[in-house]
Amino acid sequence: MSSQSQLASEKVLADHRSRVGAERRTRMRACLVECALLVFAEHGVDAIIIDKVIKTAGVSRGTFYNYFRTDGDLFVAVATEVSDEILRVVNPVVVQEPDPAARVSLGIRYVFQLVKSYPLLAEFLDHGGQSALRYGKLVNEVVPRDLSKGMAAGRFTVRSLRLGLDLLLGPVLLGFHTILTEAVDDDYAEALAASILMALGVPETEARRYCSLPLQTLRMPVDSLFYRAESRKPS
Amino acid sequence: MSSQSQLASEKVLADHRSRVGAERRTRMRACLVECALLVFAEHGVDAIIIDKVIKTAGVSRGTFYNYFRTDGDLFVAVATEVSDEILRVVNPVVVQEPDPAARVSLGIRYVFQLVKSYPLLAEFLDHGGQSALRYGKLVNEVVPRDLSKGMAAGRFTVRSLRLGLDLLLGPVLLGFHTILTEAVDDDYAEALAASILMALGVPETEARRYCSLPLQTLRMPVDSLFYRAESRKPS
Amino acid sequence: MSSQSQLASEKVLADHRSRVGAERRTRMRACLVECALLVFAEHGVDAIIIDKVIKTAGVSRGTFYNYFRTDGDLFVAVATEVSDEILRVVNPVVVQEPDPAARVSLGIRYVFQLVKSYPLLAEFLDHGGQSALRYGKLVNEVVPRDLSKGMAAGRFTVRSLRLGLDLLLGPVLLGFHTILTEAVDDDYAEALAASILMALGVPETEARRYCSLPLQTLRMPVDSLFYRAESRKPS
Amino acid sequence: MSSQSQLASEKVLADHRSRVGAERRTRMRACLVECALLVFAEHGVDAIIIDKVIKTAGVSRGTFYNYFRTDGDLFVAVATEVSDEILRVVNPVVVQEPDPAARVSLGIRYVFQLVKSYPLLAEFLDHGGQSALRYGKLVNEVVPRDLSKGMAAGRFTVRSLRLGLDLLLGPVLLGFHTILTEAVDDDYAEALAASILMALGVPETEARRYCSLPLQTLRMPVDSLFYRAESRKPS
DNA sequence: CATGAATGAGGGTTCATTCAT
DNA sequence: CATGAATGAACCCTCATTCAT
Repeated sequence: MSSQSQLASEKVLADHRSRVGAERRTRMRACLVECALLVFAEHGVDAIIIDKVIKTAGVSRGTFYNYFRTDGDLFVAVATEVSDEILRVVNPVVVQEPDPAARVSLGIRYVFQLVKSYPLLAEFLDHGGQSALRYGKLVNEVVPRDLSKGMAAGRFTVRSLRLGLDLLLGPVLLGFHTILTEAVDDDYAEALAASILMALGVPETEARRYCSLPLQTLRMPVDSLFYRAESRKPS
Repeated sequence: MSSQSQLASEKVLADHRSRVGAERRTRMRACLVECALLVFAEHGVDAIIIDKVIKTAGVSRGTFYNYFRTDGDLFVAVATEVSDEILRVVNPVVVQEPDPAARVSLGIRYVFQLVKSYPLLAEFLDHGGQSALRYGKLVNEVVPRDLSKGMAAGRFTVRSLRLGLDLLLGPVLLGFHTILTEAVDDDYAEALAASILMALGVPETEARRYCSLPLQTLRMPVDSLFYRAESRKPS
Repeated sequence: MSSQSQLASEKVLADHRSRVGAERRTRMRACLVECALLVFAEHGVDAIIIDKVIKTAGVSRGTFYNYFRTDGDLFVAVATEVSDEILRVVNPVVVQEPDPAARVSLGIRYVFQLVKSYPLLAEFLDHGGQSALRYGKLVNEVVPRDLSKGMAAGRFTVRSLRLGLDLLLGPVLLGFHTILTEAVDDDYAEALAASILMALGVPETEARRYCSLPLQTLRMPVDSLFYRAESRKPS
Repeated sequence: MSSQSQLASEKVLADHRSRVGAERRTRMRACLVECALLVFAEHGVDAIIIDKVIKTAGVSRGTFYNYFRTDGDLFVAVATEVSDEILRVVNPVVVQEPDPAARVSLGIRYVFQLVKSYPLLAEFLDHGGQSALRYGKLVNEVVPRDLSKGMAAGRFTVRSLRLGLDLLLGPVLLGFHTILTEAVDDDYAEALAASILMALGVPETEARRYCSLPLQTLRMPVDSLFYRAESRKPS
């Protein structure tokens, strides 16, 4: 082999290595997030408990700290991904609706549908409380944008965005806990969504109409965080 | 001294002693609750941290365990007293109002008034989240009762009590965080209360009317938990 | 009343008082010992746990320390009284036997009879281990005397008193544990006693003969520690 | 370095690392056991007291819990190793003797020889009482087996294994205490062993003959627990 | 990069004993 | 004498984080 082609092949090799490395990094990180979700869903708010995460993932302590600086970072990562996964499924069907009021209604109802269908999601949101939804675009971008649009369009009479968010997220968060811990009617989520629209200023009849529109059945993609995590569960 | 009068005096002594003892016990317990409130307001949900409480109170570890079996017990005690203190001040003015919708509105607005006036209360409620209000009669008796009455009277169109509670408490809890951490208009609480009424089914104009009624300025009694705790703050 | 007779009557009164006082002291002390036995029988070696004793007795901490300087003192008191109670019942029937070998045999067998009949005694001895029998005359006077006599009389070929004690007490202590925790034949105690005699140098046939002599059924007097304690048990 | 040889060297490295790691782990564990033995020998039954152990070992609390789940686990580990060390030295010389009576006799006498030579062992057994010998094969396998054989061979007339164990272990345990705390003749152990044989049913002359056979002088190997622990003593 | 032993601050709880009233 | 609140030393256990290999 000539010296030149040797150099070239080294470059290729290096490229290949770094690409493989990057992939491995990504996979490892994903694995840790999945395991954290699992642990977090099972144990409480104050859990995460790195020990359990790394045991579930089958990696060493040191490895963990190669991917996350602190346990808080891990929590943020999980919460963000959870939020993004929800968005990934819910957003496509919601954005087709031009009316902000309809969007809000559908968004709430679809999220509740998911929570009912995916136990892991339910447990995470219930245990995590407020902070479980604080990260990611869902709460920080999408919902505020829809609220703003609705306010601009005069569909919502609520005066400030902040107030609108509190009126929307407050009941939703408590609602997660409610449907997980108490026996409620099947139409709980529907009624909750309607009431939230009313709080925002939508007339009752209209609010109830929006909220009785039929829903599709959404499914998380099989490569989603929830499936991946589920498949790691103690067989 | 005759044997008889001696016996008598012994009885008196015993009485006096037990009374003084009971008083001291009560004071000590109150002291611990105050310090716990302080600690809890400053540090987070998962705080309480017996160590800090006893250091603040200037008593020994053992003393703490003479009054509370576990740190959880202490938290419940604090949360309950906080709830009761709020009730003690707010209830008298609210109950004069026969209309459940008015009551709910006033209740919310007065609680926000207190939260704005008493920083300690604000911090406690903010840090404590849901659990900060889970104990005591306020959330477990008074609010449910008013909601039920309103539903029975047809003032609220909400279908279930549980839903009503979620619609009311959810925004209120987030609202506490909002007024503590963001600059909001003075009428935030007023608007929040109105929106909650709307969520419950009260027509907007009516809701806004209720919520613009003038409020008295409530003051915690000077012997209240909050004053006592405040006076213990690091000088 | 003349000054003189007044003095006299004061003396009488004082006498009376001090007598009553002494009685009360004795009763209180007895009460504490009973409760300690109860607590000790139920919980382990390292129990006693003054807290439980005073709660059982229904007296205050301070009172306890008026009767015993430390918890160790209390234990010694209990152990001593237990030993004395055993002696009080067993000794009268044993001393009628002039032969030291017979005495030792009967002593062991009667003690086992008591242990089987009085659960409290059994539990105390089992939990207390060695120290439960270290105090009182039984082990410190009576048994050594019988052993010495037997050695002097040539009935026992064992060379030293200490050795004889170890040979006797060792198996007896383990035997208590055995009969309390394992299913053993009814003749366990009998066989144990015979073997101990053999260890001391009594020929096997003779040893077995002694140990198959019929026993009376001993009963603790109704005013005994065990009855008194039993009657304090959580009804 | 070629990729291949790199992989190879990684493997070697990993191997080396895991071997070194395992060795270190073993040493640390041994260190903790040694220190526990020290602490336990000095203080009482209820000692162990993690605090003192880790201070003696010069390691952190956390380290302790990396090796033992609770303090009870540590005690079991110490007791087991002590038992095994005794067995390691005594068994080889005892098993050469086919006669169960001779084995029992030699076993007892050699153990006492060790107890006299190794103060740490003596203190451990004295303080630990029954539980000090409850673990490990010595009491749970070897001694029962020899007793059973002797019973089967008609050398022992004792009726049950349990009884035999009580007759053997009882005096031995008290004997440890005796030789540590009292001035006894040099032949105490010899006489004790003979008496135990007699208790088991061996005729006196025979028993004494066995027990006067000359003994070798056993030595713990220098890498034994006792040497290692001794060398850690407060210089 | 991976590993996992070691760390140690952080928290929790118990219980014998003292002492002012 | 009785009382019982207060004390504080003595223990126990967890878990996030570091670092040598």
